[in-house]
Amino acid sequence: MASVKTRLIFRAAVDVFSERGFEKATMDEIAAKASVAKGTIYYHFKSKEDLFVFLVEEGTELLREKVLSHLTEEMSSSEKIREIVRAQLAFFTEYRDFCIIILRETWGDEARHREFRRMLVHYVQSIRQVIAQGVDEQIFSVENAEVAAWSLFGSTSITALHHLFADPAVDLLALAPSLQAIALGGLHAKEIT
Amino acid sequence: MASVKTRLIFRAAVDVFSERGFEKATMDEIAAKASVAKGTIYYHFKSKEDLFVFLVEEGTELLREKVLSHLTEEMSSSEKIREIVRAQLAFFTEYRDFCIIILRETWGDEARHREFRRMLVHYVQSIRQVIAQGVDEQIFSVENAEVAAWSLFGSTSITALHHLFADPAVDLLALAPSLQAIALGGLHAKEIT
Amino acid sequence: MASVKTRLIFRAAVDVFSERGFEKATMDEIAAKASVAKGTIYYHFKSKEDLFVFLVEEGTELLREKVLSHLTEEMSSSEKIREIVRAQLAFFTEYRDFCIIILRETWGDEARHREFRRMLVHYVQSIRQVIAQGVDEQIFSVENAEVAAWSLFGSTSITALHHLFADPAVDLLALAPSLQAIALGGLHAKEIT
Amino acid sequence: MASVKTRLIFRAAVDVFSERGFEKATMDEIAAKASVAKGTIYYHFKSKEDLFVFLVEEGTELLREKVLSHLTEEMSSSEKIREIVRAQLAFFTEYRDFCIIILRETWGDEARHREFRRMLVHYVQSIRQVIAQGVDEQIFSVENAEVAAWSLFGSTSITALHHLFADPAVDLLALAPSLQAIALGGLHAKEIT
DNA sequence: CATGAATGAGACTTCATTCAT
DNA sequence: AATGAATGAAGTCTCATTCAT
Repeated sequence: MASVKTRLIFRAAVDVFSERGFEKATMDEIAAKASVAKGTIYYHFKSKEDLFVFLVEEGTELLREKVLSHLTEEMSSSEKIREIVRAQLAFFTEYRDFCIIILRETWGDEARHREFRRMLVHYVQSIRQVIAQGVDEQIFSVENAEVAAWSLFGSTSITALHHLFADPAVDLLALAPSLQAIALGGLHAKEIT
Repeated sequence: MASVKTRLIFRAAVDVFSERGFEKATMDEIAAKASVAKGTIYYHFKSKEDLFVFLVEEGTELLREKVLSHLTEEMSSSEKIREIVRAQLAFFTEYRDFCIIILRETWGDEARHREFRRMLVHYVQSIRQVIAQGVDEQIFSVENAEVAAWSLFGSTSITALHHLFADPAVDLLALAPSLQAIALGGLHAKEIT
Repeated sequence: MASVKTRLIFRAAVDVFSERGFEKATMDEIAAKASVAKGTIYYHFKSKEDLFVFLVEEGTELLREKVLSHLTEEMSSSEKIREIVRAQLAFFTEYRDFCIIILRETWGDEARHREFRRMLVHYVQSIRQVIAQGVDEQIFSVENAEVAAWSLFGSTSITALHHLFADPAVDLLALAPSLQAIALGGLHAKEIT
Repeated sequence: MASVKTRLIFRAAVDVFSERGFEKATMDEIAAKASVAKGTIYYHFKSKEDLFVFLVEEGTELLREKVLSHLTEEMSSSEKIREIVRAQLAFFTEYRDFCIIILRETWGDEARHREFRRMLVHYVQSIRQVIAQGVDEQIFSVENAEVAAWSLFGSTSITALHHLFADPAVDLLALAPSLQAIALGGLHAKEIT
């Protein structure tokens, strides 16, 4: 990812893949948007799939880093959960294209789908650990930490995605208080959070 | 939807679209799986997109009916939420292919994506009403019923989808207790539910 | 051409063939316009080509009859030529669809093209005889009566066709005086006619 | 029109379009005749229609140039008309395929037909000007120069086309004297020309 | 490193024709 | 006589990938 061209291609690819989806995206459009010749993409990436997987790995890893980097030892488990929700919304705001790609291209049986789920599972495991710790500390009381982790990821990302498409100008971070309250206290919420 | 062939095509299309996604699915494969000639599909449906939209409308409407049909006046708002979670998991078990199609093909800017989101918004609005009623009755305490509705839908469907791909033999209904508890009480849950 | 249905199909076919051309015309559209089922066309005509040839034969024969029927023994050769031009323009006005079909579908190497040219040659031969008689009577002085006949047909029909497309509301008969003068006297024309 | 492949495709297209007509011509046959892959045609031309329109524009423009290039200031109007007839027959001899395409594919309501008529109108306007000048100089006496121009074009091209199909080996230039005499003097012709 | 012309497999779609009713 | 559902061959066009320069 050193070369200037590589970066140009990377950015163009994120753009095009998120707008069109993997199948509908064309190497021609990516090349045009990156202002390089089509052959140049193939000099840097083995194939369309290769480019896509590379991009998705970078993106998911970045999501994981961004979200986890704000968690510190001093935080309570509840604070950690609030921070996870906030950081994920912040990431979706900054990299809204990744947000779309992530939820579009995860569910399927091709190699890239599996690769992608592997990355996502890795990310969700990190959330699971935070939840599991909260359970150990008897702050949380969920039976199944893994289900809770996927639930949290699903809740946050689908809500964000819906709002992105319903109103492209939406401020996702404004959703944070509601989503945090729901995550911690559910529909009964109230005083607890 | 009357004709025998139409039903054959419908079933085959659900199969192929869910396995391959809209773009990767081919009319050839649908025709083969339905045991009809390719031209026959075009006799009944205007285009690949038309077939897909028809299928998605039927599916989403069925989801809405299945989920709403079990809600009765006598239920408390909490019971209604539990039933929504249960019924949605039951639907995803019975029509797992629709579940995959729904989450794959909703996010995009083409006509079928918008059409599809329109259907989904309709379904989520139904959930929102149940939540809003609970808020009126001071059983629930969420600020934003719409966010809560999308959160519930995202939580349930992403969790279900993950488990379907992680373990095709999974019993989705076994997830119900955890998801219901999380929906109502969040991570703090415990005694409340 | 007895049956009611046959006539319905005939009229619809003229319509569609003239608007779309032979290749672009579809049996579906003809059937719809004739308000009969597609199979019904095949009950009355062997094939699309058969229908077309039948229609073209009827049309060309009608053109020939209409044009020749006004020629009488008493007319001078010049009057006959004027009448031919007038009658052809009148025919093109009344059956403008045939006019288009005739000039679109004559030039090619398929069976229907040859069949069609055979009909047209027959018609032009009739004009040739009128010209040849005028030459015998030393009223006309062209060397090659056949060339003169094709020239007359080409002059009248291309001019008519151009005006039909340039202005669909054109009154073709208004072109008669000019075309008659040109036919008889050429560009030098003047007093002779 | 620079690239070698482009020229190969161009020639093959003229061949196939003139033999089959626009609708019946296939990109497969054009590709085969040009000895290029089908995709190569689409690399150079946007569509079948695009290729056809390009070809027709080149052809009609060439016809116009060829015919007009022989007209000089010193010629009398009559000589100019004779030259127009001769040059058009010479063009039809050299590019007989264009001649066929021109008269087959001009009359219709699709984009390419209209584009084509626009080109043809441009050409015929050139003839009209020659005629109009002759009228100004009181050499010609036609009332309507435009009708005369279309008449001349129709006379020459339909006669040529008929002879090309009736006898592929015909020498079109042998028709020149007759057609010139008819153009200038009509059927009465004789001494005038 | 970079290019972009060329490729060909494969997709969607159309439509004349058939045939059981 | 008439119907219209069903067919499948055939056509246009797309696009990931290659390769000679």
